[in-house]
Amino acid sequence: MIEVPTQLKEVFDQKMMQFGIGDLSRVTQVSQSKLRYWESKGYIHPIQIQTGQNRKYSMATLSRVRMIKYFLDEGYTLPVAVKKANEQKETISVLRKVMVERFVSIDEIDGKPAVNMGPVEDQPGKKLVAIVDLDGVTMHLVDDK
Amino acid sequence: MIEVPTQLKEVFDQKMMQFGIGDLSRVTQVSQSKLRYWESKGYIHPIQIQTGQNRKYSMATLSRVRMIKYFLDEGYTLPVAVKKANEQKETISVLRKVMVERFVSIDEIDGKPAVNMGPVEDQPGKKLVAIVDLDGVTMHLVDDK
DNA sequence: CGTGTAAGGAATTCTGACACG
DNA sequence: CGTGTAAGGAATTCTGACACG
Repeated sequence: MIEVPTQLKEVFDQKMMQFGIGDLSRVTQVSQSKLRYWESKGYIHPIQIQTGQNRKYSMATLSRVRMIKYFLDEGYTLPVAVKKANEQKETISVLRKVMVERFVSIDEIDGKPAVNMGPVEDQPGKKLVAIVDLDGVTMHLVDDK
Repeated sequence: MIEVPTQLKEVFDQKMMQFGIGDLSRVTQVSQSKLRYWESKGYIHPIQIQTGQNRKYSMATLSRVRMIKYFLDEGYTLPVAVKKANEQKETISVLRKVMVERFVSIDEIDGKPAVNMGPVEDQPGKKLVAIVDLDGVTMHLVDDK
């Protein structure tokens, strides 16, 4: 049984991660001039860094840029694409919370890695595990030893 | 009901994300000269980029650097810290698989956001949902309408 | 409005050498 | 071994202006 260590969860919950405009542009396929223009309109916000001059962005902004681009590609105007991106904000924070709070430990079941996701309501004495094998991931209720 | 779109899953499964040595150093609190030395020893590997000269790193390398630093801080020598980091590699890919494969959609239950995680073995007609509220995340087996 | 480009300066990263222990 | 620093050049990003539609 392996506790899921804090630094591992940070792999997914990259609150402190930051990167420059070149990386953001390359990863999202949105040009630097677009990103600077969107910023001038208040649609995206770089992190403020005291030491340097260059813009730094967070993972939250990365996903925001991805979503704005997605809606732009769907044919929406920039202001509408931004509005639609705003509506998806909560979705991300919900997924993140489930992941960070419920991935308790990694066990081994039948020789396969399994994520212990803890108890399920109205299922006393049981715990939920996600077993990973080559066919994919299956969920099981097992006795909580 | 909101399908969890592919671009949202990419928020967590950042296969294509990349960033420079300054960002990696700032985020992990590992100096640039350490990172370059570790690379010269083959302990970490930048992504090869055709266009530029500057190093770019992946999220996988970020978590690797975090883990090496963690074991270094615990008092291990560099080669041992690297070996211990290697052993944790699988843990990350397991967590990632569970997340990407089992976060099916976002529903609303009792006015609260809930992640639909799909069926559980030996629980026909039911599905697993993770309900998020201010107190945290609880798992429930509910009828699959 | 929304985006691209050329221009010159500023911030960042590069390598190879050298220092220290 | 494992890391830091000074040095000069290379790659990256900055801003404000201008172009186009």
